[in-house]
Amino acid sequence: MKYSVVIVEDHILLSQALSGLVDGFAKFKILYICKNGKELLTRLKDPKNIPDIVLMDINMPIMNGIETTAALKEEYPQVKVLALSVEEEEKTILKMLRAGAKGYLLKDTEKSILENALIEVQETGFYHTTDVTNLLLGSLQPKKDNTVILKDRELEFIKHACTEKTYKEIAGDMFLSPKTIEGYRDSIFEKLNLKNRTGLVIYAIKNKIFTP
Amino acid sequence: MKYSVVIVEDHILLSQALSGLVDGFAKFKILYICKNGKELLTRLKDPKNIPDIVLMDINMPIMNGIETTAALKEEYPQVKVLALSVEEEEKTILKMLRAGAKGYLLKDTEKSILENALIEVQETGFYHTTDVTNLLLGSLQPKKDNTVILKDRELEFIKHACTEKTYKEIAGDMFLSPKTIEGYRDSIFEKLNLKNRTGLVIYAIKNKIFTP
DNA sequence: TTTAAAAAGGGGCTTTTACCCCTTTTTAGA
DNA sequence: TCTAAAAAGGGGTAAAAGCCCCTTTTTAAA
Repeated sequence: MKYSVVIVEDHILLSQALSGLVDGFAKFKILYICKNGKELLTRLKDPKNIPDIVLMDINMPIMNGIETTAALKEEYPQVKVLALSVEEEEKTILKMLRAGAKGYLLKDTEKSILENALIEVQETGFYHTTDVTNLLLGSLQPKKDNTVILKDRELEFIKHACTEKTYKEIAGDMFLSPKTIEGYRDSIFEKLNLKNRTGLVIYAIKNKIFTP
Repeated sequence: MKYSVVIVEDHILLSQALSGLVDGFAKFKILYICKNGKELLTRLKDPKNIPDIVLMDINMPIMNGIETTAALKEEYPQVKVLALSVEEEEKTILKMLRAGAKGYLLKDTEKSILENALIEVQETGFYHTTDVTNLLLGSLQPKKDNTVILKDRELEFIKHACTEKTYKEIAGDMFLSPKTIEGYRDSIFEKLNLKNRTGLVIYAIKNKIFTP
């Protein structure tokens, strides 16, 4: 009996190609393919559709890999998630692992490593490359706490600040007094150690609050 | 006799998966796989390594798809290039086609479309989805000329403007008078139709003058 | 129900930006 | 070599941004 695998990946060509790859592995077979997290959750409502492993991409429209993995952990904890992404950013990887992924593979790996990862995840419950292991160890270190919490209203303001609008105009758009907006700005500058609006725009883009 | 295909793609997993896919097609076989354009050019020096078609990714380190396609067109014009990318931006697609690609496929397509594209490219010399065809037609239209030419010194200034520095500080760094810097700013705002520095920062990032 | 703190709004001030219009110097083309 | 451009520099001004310190209102928690 082969273990069943579901692929969740928005690029159809890649998912179909991967599907062929996995079907070629001795111990695994593809159950079906989804284009995003929402589709997966819908499919899983039928118990016949619950696989052993989900091969999950992170960057997807509609419902991304992190949200989907978290939802999966809630409702179907027995399903093992193996993350598969081009994303090498530490934060993203940690988010995915915290959401409950059992392993993290970069798309830039050999197929034999994929097969190995699937076997490990199925049989021992987890798989990590040395890269990711080192990252995990690093994340346990003292670590300067730069997890600044920005409130919803502040995030909304930041998006407006990434346009050519003046603060007065932003105030109008957000139905707030210009002075309130200036208050947001000042406290954000303080929290994030910024000097001016240019710095804020760069911060917003780096942290994906705003996408140009 | 099957037609030979070479895959040039930096993500090994995708290239291996694609390889399996193409080998499954009746009329095609994979000759070998390369991780970037440079590797391909090295390999091609041996005449046995010259394929009928190259499946080329655009975003690659070391030597990207556009450069590689241009080089290929120079030295091996008989080799047909089929571009394969996630990039949907009009400019990029046009650049690739101008470099000599015979077709452009988004990674978000069915494998049957890939097979079809390979057949078309091999037998008729080109293949384009309706999307790309429309784009081509659009690019022939009157077209508002937005190819603004920015001088080297201006580009340098823009990079500085994407920091928290004041114009006075930028002037210091560029060994120019603050008034000259303001002159740069004013003429750039004029040319690019911008209202303020925030707009300039967004423009710079969108156009890859500055990468955050 | 009291209380503390967060959110919203404001006054007054300095610096920086942005936008005029103008001169001198440098560069390159006819 | 002349000449017409860019490039570089400048003065003045109004608006916007940034930075204090302060009050009122709302929210949540004890």
